[in-house]
Amino acid sequence: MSIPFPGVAVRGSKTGKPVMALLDLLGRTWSLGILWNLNSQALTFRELQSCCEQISPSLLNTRLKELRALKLIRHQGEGYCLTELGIELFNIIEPMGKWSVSWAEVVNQGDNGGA
Amino acid sequence: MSIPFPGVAVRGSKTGKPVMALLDLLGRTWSLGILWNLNSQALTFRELQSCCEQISPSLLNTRLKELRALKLIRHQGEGYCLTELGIELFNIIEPMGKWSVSWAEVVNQGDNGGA
DNA sequence: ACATTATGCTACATATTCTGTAGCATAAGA
DNA sequence: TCTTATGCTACAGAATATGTAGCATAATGT
Repeated sequence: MSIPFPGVAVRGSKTGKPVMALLDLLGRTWSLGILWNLNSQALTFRELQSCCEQISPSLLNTRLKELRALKLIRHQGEGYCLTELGIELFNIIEPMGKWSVSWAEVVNQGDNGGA
Repeated sequence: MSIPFPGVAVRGSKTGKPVMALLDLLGRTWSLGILWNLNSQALTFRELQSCCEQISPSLLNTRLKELRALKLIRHQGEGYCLTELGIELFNIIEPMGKWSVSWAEVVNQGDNGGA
């Protein structure tokens, strides 16, 4: 699949609206997980592999290429880390951490969803 | 794939941490797009199909089942709409709309990514 | 009553994407 | 030189998504 550059047609939208490129990117397996794990710490390729259980090296590399092309992460001496843009995006999704806890309470209240 | 209930092991995490269930859910094709399109308006099944170009009815139905089980959307007379939890989650991701515009500028600055 | 239209949804073959494992090339340390 | 680590490629098999057809139900019209 091609990299969802903002400004071009992506899965779900032919308009080129930037937010659609972003939703396409974040909707790909592991994109969000990689951003989440790179918060506040640089990780090597192999450390990322262990953080994201089950991700295959080929797919990890594909995602890393996409995220690098879209300037959300970069590769330095210590490993992969968020760029300034990546930090901004992380700050947007960061509240999900807290929110998901109250969400879990409601979801597991009505029917016991396995927890 | 099973529904990522918070509290149980999901793709990427065996800990049951709610945020990991959320990242798994949102990382599935079209989840974010459906939530985004349901903002501020109820849509019927077929309207959602046209909003999300290319989504197949079988996959749309799968995603709708997941989102309903996780109490983010519900089905009423007028069609599908966000629940209170769904609105809360939308409010978290809503800033992506504005942010993605400045992101697009930076990305298309360095190299002209097709725009 | 009967056709027409719309809605929510299922079925299923094909196409695309992801996983899992093996392994290579390079660099640093012992 | 031998070991260890890193970033990454290759590729077969498994899982997931697309695209098209079509069904059952309900509302609307005549």
